[in-house]
Amino acid sequence: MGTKGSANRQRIVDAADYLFYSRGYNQTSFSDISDKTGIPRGNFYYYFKTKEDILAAVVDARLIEFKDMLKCCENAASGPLERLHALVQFPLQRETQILQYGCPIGSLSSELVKDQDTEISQTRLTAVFDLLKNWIEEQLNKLGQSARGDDIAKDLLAKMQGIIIIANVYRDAEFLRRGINDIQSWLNQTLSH
Amino acid sequence: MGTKGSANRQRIVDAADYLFYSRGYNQTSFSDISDKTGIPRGNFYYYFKTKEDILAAVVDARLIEFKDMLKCCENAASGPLERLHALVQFPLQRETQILQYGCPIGSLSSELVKDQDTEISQTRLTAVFDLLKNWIEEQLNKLGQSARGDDIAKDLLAKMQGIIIIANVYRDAEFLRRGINDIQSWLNQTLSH
DNA sequence: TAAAAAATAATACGATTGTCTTAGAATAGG
DNA sequence: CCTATTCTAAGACAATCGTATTATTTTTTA
Repeated sequence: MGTKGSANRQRIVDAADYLFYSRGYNQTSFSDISDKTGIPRGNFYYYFKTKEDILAAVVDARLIEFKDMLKCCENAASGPLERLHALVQFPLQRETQILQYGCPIGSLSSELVKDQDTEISQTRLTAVFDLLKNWIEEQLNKLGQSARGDDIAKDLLAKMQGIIIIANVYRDAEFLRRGINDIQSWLNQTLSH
Repeated sequence: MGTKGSANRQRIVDAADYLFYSRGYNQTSFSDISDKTGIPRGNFYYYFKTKEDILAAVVDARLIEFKDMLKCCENAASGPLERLHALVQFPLQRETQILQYGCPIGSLSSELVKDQDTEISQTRLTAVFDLLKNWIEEQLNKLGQSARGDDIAKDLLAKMQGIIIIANVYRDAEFLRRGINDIQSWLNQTLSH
């Protein structure tokens, strides 16, 4: 089995991941990925049958990235509440990118719901949201919030998405920090009983 | 001065407005607009020099739409708090579209921050957000919240964007209604003192 | 090391993109 | 009514899109 090939495949996915994030899926062409990797445009067909296949691979890659992030949150704290706080604070580590390009899943999702053809990848994208939602619910369960777990998890995701959208539109780092702070206060208030 | 011409121009803008919302700006071609209006593709150049000019016209149209919406909120209620509630409730009137395509300004804005070339229209888009923000601040001023007006206005916008994003991703009408309800509770709580 | 498989390079394909031109039709004002 | 202007129809334009093919080189396996 070729090991060189899968390395090049990964380079394509990495370049596409970055470009889909910074320019958007539909605004990224094969030529763009070719320029960034040095791999000839026509060669992509060897690894991926269609552009949507590349998208699927990128979404899979982001799934892994977010799983790593959640693992990181689990390692950073032992208690469920502290882990939730770690999750909420994560955008601060990506402040520059967040302010420039928004949320890696939120913005891609917003773009893809408008594509009628890419239904397959759309379901994959909600899978990323579900990954986060399930993890949040897991922490809430440990805090005895199993009843309203689904609602609170969605609320938390909505709050984070909203903060990121506005911070992105106004390129307002201060608002991002304050917004995340407010979410943490809300978390403490909601989960103390 | 020709009156027929400006009518056709308006038809182009209307079709583009709908298509940009339902499919996205970059996923809408001149051919799409041509198909929807029956106006030959090559004819657009008579009214608009570039595609971005059409975008600018669409953004202007949405500015007017949102101004109308704000006027509608002003007519619906006499007090500033009630007017804010009217604004918050507005997405419920567009429930179907919101669930399908998201927010008309939020989603377009998310798409355009990623375009490096369309800076001009990007500033126009923040103008739509500013329109809302200024109106909200205006109501807050009347409620004696002039000090934290900017912060609260951004918070309100963020909350609405977040709710709409999640409701859109999960196509969850119930969450949309509950989320808006929660925003109203938050409004009452924040502005009562 | 020889045969098989995997990977690379380069290019061609039809379709579509946004842009632009031009000839003619409709409509206006004098 | 005639001229000038505004508008419409149709299509050409180069560039780029995603896709596909083929010949060749590299790597793996036996």
